[in-house]
Amino acid sequence: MSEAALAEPAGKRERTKLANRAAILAAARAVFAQMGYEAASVRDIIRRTELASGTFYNYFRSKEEVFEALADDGARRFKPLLRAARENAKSFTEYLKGAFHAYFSFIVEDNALEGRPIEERRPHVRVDTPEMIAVYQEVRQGLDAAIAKGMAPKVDADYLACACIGIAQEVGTAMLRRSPPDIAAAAAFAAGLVLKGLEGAPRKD
Amino acid sequence: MSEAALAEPAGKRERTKLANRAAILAAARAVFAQMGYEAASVRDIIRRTELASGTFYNYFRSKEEVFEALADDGARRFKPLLRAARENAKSFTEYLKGAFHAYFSFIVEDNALEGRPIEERRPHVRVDTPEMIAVYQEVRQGLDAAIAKGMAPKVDADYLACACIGIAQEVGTAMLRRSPPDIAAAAAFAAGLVLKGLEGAPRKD
DNA sequence: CAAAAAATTGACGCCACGTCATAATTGTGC
DNA sequence: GCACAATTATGACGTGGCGTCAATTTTTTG
Repeated sequence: MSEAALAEPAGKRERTKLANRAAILAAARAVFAQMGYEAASVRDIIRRTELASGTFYNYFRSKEEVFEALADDGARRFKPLLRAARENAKSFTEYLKGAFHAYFSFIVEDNALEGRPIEERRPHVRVDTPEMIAVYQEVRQGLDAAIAKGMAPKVDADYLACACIGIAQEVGTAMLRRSPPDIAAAAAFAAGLVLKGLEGAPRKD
Repeated sequence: MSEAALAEPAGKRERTKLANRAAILAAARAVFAQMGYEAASVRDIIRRTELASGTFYNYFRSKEEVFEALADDGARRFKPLLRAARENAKSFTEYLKGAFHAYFSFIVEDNALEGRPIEERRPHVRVDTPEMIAVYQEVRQGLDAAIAKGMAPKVDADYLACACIGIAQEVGTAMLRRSPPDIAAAAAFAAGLVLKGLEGAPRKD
């Protein structure tokens, strides 16, 4: 039978599994944006799909795990952008600017859905999924490399990475509150702060 | 009768109300530390007290509101320390160092309870209680004042305050993960970064 | 095409939620 | 001291989400 010979990967099993998973994630994203993460229930999410309540648990163990999957996806999409910023940069300055710019662009895109305020869309717990940790390590590597090459002073790289992430998060959220968000200005601010700040941070050993 | 002529404020009504509220807050603090914020339920909290479940709702509307009260208390205790750091400082450098040092000392104290990892004890959303906002404003005022007096360059004070808070949060958490936490080192790092970084941040107008 | 394997379904028992009528406690006027 | 009003505590109750699981449907295998 030459009826249906398309779709992407393999058997129907695989395809519907991917489709269901994607449907749940899409529904969750919408529900979190519209009613806020805390207020949302697994039932709210599954009701937005055509699936039965029990099916949800074939894919995720809880609402938290759905959020982690969303966060993980986000981190997975963001990581190559960060990597690219590092590889394309001709100087440490350029790297920092590129990295912050990439992040700020990313969160503007990622919060494009209409709905509740940004703060309420997120869970009440820090999500440290593998991909999120990978992003931290990418940041850390970039900074380590710069220090090793003498492009940046020898400072506590762990603290520095944490500081960069903290700056990105807070300045990023502040930027989102302004309208329209000025990505370039925020990136210039953050990069300028860190770049010069490096000189002021205590040398390590 | 001269039986009991003590306690603090007024009638018995007032006293037990304060005691109950305090009991709930103490129980909540312990429960959050031991089982994590997410996993905790209102029932878990109230079971730790001698009160009935309904009584909880005479004092708080939800678990979230209890957390807010705890955060608010923390902010209320911290604010004067921050203020003192500003007033006692003879220079902008001193102010920054003092402020970061105060914050890092504060969180070390505040997380002294045994239990689950720091990250799980709290919600990750910004809890923007009045007192928390007041802390942001105190930070903001300190920076505004320094800029006005020419002790710091004219930069976007909102972004700068956000950046300082982000640095404090992330570097603070990183510090707590190390044992023993070196408050002075963390404060020196954060203050050094911001102080010098200020020179690199874009001037505003 | 039949049997096996896998995934979906929705009803079920459980428990936390927030409410509310009732009871207990405290303050007030005499 | 006592009776009455006001306030607060209590815990049983209805509601609804949670996660499970036996039954059913769908897909794959041989």
